[in-house]
Amino acid sequence: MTEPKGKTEGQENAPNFIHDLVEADIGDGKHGGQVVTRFPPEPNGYLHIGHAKAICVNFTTADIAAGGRCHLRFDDTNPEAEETEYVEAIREDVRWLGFDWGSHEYFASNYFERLYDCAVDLVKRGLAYVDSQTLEEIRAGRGDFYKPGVNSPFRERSTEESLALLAGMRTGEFDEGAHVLRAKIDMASKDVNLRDPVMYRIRKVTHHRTGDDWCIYPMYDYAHPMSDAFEGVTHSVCTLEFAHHNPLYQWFVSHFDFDPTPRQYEFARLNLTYTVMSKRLLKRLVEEERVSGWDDPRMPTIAGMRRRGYTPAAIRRFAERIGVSRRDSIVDVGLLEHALREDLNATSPRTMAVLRPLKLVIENFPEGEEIELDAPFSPNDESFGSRTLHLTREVFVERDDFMEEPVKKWFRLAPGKEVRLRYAALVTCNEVIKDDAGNVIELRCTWDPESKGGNAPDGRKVRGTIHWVSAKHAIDAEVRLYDRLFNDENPLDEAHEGDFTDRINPASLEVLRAAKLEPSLATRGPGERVQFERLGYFAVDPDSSPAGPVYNRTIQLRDSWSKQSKKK
RNA sequence: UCCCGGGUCGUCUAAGGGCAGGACAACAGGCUUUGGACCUGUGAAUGGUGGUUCGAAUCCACCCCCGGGAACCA
Repeated sequence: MTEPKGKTEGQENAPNFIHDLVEADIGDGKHGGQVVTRFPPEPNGYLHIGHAKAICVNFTTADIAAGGRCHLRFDDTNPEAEETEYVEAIREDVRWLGFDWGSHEYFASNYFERLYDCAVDLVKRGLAYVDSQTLEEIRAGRGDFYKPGVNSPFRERSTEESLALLAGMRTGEFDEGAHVLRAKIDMASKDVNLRDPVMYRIRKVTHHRTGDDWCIYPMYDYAHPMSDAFEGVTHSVCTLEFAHHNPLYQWFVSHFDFDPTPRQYEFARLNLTYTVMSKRLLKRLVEEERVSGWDDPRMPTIAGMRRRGYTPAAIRRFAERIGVSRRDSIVDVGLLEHALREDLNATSPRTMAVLRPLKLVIENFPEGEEIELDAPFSPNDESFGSRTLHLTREVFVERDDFMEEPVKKWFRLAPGKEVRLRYAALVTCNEVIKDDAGNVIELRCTWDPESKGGNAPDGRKVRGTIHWVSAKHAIDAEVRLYDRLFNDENPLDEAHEGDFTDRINPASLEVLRAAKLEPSLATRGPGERVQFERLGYFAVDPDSSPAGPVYNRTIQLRDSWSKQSKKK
């Protein structure tokens, strides 16, 4: 996973100030050259592309140092939100992205005992106390941005009393809200986080791992830095919204003799155009059934992207290219799509499928005859192999590839026009058959038998090449056409009226149930990715079976024709 | 009104006193049995005002704009 450090030549990889800083630390011999990072999700939901960036940053940072490692730690300190289901999904997603945390899987909940001991220690040293004010009183006492806070009347309570109360909190003597443990720092600090932050609260809730062993739970601000320190983390890398917690983070770890003492660094979280990334909003989409679930292929979740047909390599490549900095940004989703196409182009077998079939009859092609054609799975890589296609008298072509009254520069099918059936032959359209309503239902053509394979013996140029499938050999399939979930670059822009769901793209999913596939597509299993020539990249959906193949469109090919025709 | 971050092509990012570079996107052309891929080319930026300097995106001052911050969430 280690990437070359040079970033001047070609600038293939965008800069990463975290990498730079870690390299400097290694150069200075800090921590004996050791680098330990961690990815610390709370198991309260599914991971999304923003997490993917954080995962990449943490794992690639650890890879800079020889022997460096990245831990997977579940920050499960709030039993109300967390579930084992999410733990498993997170493991699967990180692994799928291509990262390996080895034996270094941890849970903050594993540290509850040690965390408690450290808290007791802090109380004994006069650095923490039990506060018995109500939640409202604590809130009021904290002051605000402009007013300093005031000390709690319990702030100077004796160490013995705090210790006794804390022990009682732990054994369940008190109701929720009766007491909290607070760090004794500075109620007048300009940094509101330093105004005696709460370390423990009473919650009589069953934890997904520790069950009912505990009824007090540590707050993130206490548990997180301590957990990092317990694990020997050197560089605790997180997103910018935690920057305000950095002084507090340092306060906690500096009161113990940790070696190494971890330090926190922040980078800007990922934002993408046409995408919402907040867990809360994603949850709404699922609950309101705007999408089929967390793994709906339109979701920016790792699970959704996987189902959609994204490759781990594309996501990692994307993460490298956007760089790591401290400035707020909204990355063009086109950059993600570019990374996707780049990988898919290199790795996907080419196949043919007709999404909206139109029958084409080759009148001068003998009934019942079949011509075998060898068609490579890749235009430039022989290792992909090839398959046999059968040209028959009746084939299906794409409705969109026929225009009764062609516009300027139309190279595809039209009355009197000659096109190439890819890999097969040249055909000329002679007649258009319509139903009573005037809809085109069939094309009558003739072919040039001399053009078998696709080239005319006289060397005449035929610009148009279209895909097709043999009517006799075609497999029926369902194809789900996915597009961007939102039709607005920034669905959350405050300038908008109404709800972000108003900006959902009504055409984000179109299901085609009468698609026709070439036979090689019938037996591919869930997760397999192919290109349908001229259409895009598609992946087999988990709903698929040999009896009823289902393909998801991952992404369309770049389409310079539609761009050009739109301009006119 | 307070504290902390941050402002470079449309977007993401280099350069950190000495030619503002790259990638995506856009545009133009070439090539092509995918209107794909590939190749070539073009246009496109230092938030503002002063100052220091031979020279400022870079240093200084002031201003403006954007993001985050006052859970017993993470």
